[in-house]
Amino acid sequence: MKLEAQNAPHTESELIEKAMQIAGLNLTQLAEIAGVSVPENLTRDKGWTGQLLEWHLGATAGSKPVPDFEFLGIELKTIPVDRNGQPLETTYVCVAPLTGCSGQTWMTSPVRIKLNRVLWIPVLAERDIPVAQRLIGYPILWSPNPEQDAALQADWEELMDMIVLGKVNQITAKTGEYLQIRPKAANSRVKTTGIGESGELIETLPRGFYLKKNFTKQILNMI
DNA sequence: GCATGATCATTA
DNA sequence: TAATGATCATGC
Repeated sequence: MKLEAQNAPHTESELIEKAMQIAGLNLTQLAEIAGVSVPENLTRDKGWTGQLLEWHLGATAGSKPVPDFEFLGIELKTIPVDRNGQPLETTYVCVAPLTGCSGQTWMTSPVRIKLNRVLWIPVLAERDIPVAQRLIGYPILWSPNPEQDAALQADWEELMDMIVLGKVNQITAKTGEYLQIRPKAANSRVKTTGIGESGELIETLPRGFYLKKNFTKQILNMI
């Protein structure tokens, strides 16, 4: 999908307004407006919905490591939900640093910065609904409350401790209550540098931070 | 390889 | 059947 950027929103209310305007539309309607075709399935187009929404809302960052709405400091996340508004998938946050992170703190961590302010766009996307018929839901502009921030911090610190102490290969998706670390790579043969059990550098699978469904569920149900 | 956007598909 | 581990596309 090749899309030239639309006009970026100048204010938060302008962004919300745009998001409200596309709520209730299906992906066929959005694709027509954008001038792209709808894929049969998302197997080879896993980021398609997200990129389509970025276009409609005028996100500017592209593949740069900055918020989608840089000027507003807002990150855009589409989230697949079932008919009851419950999340169907975990939510990718950012890459998990595996080296050079011994002095990092939660307050300045990429995870916290990414999640500081997020515009969530639910998409009714049960697997048996054809991509073309999936519906856009109402937007939720969210920032973590103190309890959520503390919960994420606890998981983040547990996970980062393991990375720093050379236990990256002992981390599984079960580690962490709300924040987890899972592979984030083209395939399982991809390697990056990490810290081994004796403090040496090792080759290991690149990982990313993800929000578990039990966390995003809270956000979606807080409306 | 890493950063963007995530969902797929096998396993437990 | 939900969750974990694996995977897909794209740009630089």
